[in-house]
Amino acid sequence: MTAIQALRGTRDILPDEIIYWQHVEAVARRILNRAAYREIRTPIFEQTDLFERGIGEATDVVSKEMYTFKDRGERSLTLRPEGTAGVVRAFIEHHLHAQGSAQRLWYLGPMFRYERPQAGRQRQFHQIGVEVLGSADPRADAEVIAIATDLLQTLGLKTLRLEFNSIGDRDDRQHYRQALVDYLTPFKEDLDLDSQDRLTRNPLRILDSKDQRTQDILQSAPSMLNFLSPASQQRFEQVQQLLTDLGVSYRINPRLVRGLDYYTHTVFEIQSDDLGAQATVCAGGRYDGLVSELGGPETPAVGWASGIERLILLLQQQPLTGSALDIYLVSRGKQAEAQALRLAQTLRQLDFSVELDLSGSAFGKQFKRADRSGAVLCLILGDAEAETETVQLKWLKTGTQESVAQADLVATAHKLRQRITAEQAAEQPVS
RNA sequence: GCGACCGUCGCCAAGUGGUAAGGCAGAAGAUUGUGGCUCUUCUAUACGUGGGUUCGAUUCCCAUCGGUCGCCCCA
Repeated sequence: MTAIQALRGTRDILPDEIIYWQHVEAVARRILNRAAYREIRTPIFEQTDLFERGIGEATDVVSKEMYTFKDRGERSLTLRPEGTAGVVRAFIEHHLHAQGSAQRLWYLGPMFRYERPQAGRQRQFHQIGVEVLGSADPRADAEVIAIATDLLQTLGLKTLRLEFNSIGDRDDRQHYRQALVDYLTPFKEDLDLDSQDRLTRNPLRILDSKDQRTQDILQSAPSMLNFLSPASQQRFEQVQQLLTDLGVSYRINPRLVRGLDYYTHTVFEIQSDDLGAQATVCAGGRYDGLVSELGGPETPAVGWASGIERLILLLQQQPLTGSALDIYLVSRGKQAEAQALRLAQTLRQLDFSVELDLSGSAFGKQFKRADRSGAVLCLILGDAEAETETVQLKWLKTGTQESVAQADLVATAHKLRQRITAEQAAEQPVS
């Protein structure tokens, strides 16, 4: 019988790795909360229609990467491939626009895309994202980007690049698209095959083709930046100015386009050189047309999403110290073992982290495990201690040992706390 | 979806067409209530799975599943 294994492109996150997840989540919560963003949780599956309309039917994500299936009521459902569409749907459905000016929201959760897995890319992956709904102010664009860089910096990630561009409004893009097609059509035979296909389907995406010959041809192609209307141009400059004021460094990349149809004006990506082909760690932009496209009121919006697996891939290049166990409790003998269980529970209620050895094996073996557990203090309960209701405190760092009445230990818990904290600080200078 | 490489114990890893080294981790003991060192012993009827070739395959071939890298695309 062959054991069942996790499906392709999915994986288990085991206890040894979870510390990175908890760290990312804790840092994200802190940063988003202090910027007055509020968490929203939306369903993992939605009507297929939502994504087709929201993301764009011609995009790769929708046309070939969605997990779409029929439920028992013959409804077409899709596991969400990204977070924005669901958030916007909820925003409209619950009339959040009526709650005041801009809604600042964030989310965190699994997304699903049917793709060939490779490093930094899975079929079930996790994103953390923010959306500001209801503000057209360029400061919203700048704020959202600054929060992203703040998050990444606080996580300790270095050598990241912020690429930034404006793709204008719909009219700007329409004009530019035409100009680009006009320019490229004579060269059609010389473009790589994918780009030839994109010439009719999605010409803007030719801009970030990795084919050298295509890139050569693009050298003298018209630039998006020359097709921005005066208003779009002004807005682009304002956001740049604000980013500079905030001390956020960026690089303008006129070739930066995004794969989802809903973007307007500001688009950006934050990339790392340490991730191989999947370099983008955070990406987003403005999407002024999406809310109305999905049946809501005309609502300007801006946001981004970041791939948690990719963040963690980068974080793991620098080790993170684990949360230390306070106490390892060893015991031997019927009465002692029963007391030990109770003592462990009491100490936990006093907020110590306590691991109880359940093996019942020789003390020597139990000490060995105590040592490896990373605990700073070992409590020992044997027949002698059980008889007198005392407990031996053995400080694993120094080997010093003392006997204390169990009742006293509990009564003076704050002193114990102080001493444990001091020991832990001494052995772990880095946090 | 396309191309390439890879798949031997929980982890790392050697190896050969003739029947599976080693290291780490784990368990037991040296040490009947005191750890981090040391020593001893144990831990793969089996080399992702299924077929085929062969007297015989973990080693060759095919398929399949999975991983990695690149393309596509994206977080």
